[in-house]
Amino acid sequence: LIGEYLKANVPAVVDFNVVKGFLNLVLNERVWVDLFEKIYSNPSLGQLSSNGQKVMVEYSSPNTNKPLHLGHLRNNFLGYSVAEILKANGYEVVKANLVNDRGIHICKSMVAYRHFAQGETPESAGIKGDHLAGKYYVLFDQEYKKQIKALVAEGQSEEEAKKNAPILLEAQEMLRKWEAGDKETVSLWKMMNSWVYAGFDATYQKMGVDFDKFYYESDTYLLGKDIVEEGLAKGVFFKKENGSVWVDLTDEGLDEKLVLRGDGTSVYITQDMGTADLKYKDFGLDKSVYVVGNEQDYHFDVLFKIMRKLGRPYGPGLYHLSYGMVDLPTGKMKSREGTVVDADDLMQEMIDTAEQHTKELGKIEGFSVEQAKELYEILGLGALKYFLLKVDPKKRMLFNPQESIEFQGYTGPFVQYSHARIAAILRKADQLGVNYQESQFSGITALAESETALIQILNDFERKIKLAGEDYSPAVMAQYLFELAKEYNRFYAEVPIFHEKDQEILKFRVALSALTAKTIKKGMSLLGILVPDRM
RNA sequence: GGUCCUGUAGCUCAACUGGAUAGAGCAACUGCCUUCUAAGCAGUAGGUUUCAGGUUCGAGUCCUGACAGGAUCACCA
Repeated sequence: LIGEYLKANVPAVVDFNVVKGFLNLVLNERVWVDLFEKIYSNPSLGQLSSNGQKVMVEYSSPNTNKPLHLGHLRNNFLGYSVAEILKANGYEVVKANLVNDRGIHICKSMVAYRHFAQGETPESAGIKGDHLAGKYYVLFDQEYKKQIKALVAEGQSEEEAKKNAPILLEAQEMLRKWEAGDKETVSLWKMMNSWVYAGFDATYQKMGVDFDKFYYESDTYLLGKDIVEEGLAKGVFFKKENGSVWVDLTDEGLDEKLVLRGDGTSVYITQDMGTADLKYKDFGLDKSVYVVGNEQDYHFDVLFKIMRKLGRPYGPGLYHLSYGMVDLPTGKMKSREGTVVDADDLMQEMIDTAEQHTKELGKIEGFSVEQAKELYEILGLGALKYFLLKVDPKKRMLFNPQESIEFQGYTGPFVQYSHARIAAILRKADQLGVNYQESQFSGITALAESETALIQILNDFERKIKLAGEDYSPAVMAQYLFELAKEYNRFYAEVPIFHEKDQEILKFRVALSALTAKTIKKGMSLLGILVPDRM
């Protein structure tokens, strides 16, 4: 309403913020109540109308030789949340996962398994399949290092030894066999991958993320060679004497970049070109968002420039959502050095901490065992997701395992708590038969400052959804929800609800609470976070 | 060495894309549970926005340089 008033009455371009303070003085309660009723009666709160565009959000992209870690948590939560935010902005969204299920790193796990496992399975070992594969990946590395040491002792240089270690040669041989379709190798590969997928499924379920479409590199790694031919024909690529094919991006400020090896085999970017075409063929996308860490900025810069040079219709819609790494106080996570924070472990730790907090606060009476368990998951994962999403995705962030993730202040549980409080109020309203849904609030003549402030923030919800969508930033939504919850808590502390004698005002305050709860619930769902009715 | 990203309170992060007195949370300190959930609320203290210049009526934000941290620059993925 304020915006419309300004458009109609203020001729020049005026900064909204400058005018807002002035309006606060001038606007009477009538306007605030009207504004509230307008939002309150909107049945599609938080869902903008369709814009007719289709977008793919690709995230997760795990390697099938080891379990998911903290970095994957940020990636998955980000990707899932961005997908939800784009849906709310009126896009049709396809959530995709490009699984890296082939290559030398998987062969390493397979070789080590063959040497050391003695037929061990996830069932017999009692560990998840992805952790089992990870175990043998680590064993490979230990054995590899041992062999290098031995070779160096025999007089080889370190560099030679790294190339000649028998177990590495074995892994390379296994990759050749896999590519040739060797039966025994392929069947071992299938068996181990099936274990890993079972493990991933469990982790994804715990994380609360899902996918509409899986792509597997074992299916796509040969794609893209036809595009190389096309690029040569179009003069976008050129061939060197040894037969290797390159693209010249010096006019775009980049270098020359290889797109096909001299022996005619693919490199990383060859298959990414092919996969880009495949996605478009499958879905006819207007936009494609790649949620990938910023270490691959250069790669995607090159990829997108190539596809645009080739005149792909989807070229302008390609976007790399480049997020920063999660660092530990000791530096970067390295799987081989055992400094990785495991996704399953961390989630369980958060759930346990939630349980501990809840019990300390004595807030567990009246819960069944199942309900309590569900609550701990909602709170633990809510804290974790909020922690990872409240920071600007582009920035790298610090995670200190020594300091536990907070449950107080600017956190997920803070927002969840506000929702639970309101849910209690709504239960009481129902109990007392307060009919707040159908009320017209025309009788309201006085509003507390915290009430007008709350209405202002509620009015901002859709604007924030748009902003979060334009910036691909769940952090915008996380911040908004914190401010909303904070403002509600102030209202809650300062203004009585059921002790109010005027029935119209009482109903209005319940309705204001109900709208706040609805907004929190919807907003948190855009972050992939659930909200409890009691906590 | 080239390119890119980052540098804001003791710590972790904001600042609506160039606007008015740079805001939150944590940590510290002071109040508030005999009224709807204290995982909360109100308050105190904490800043030369890494440094030096420049553009502008106005700069944390834009430009140049320095310093510090990170990423990347494979016929790896």
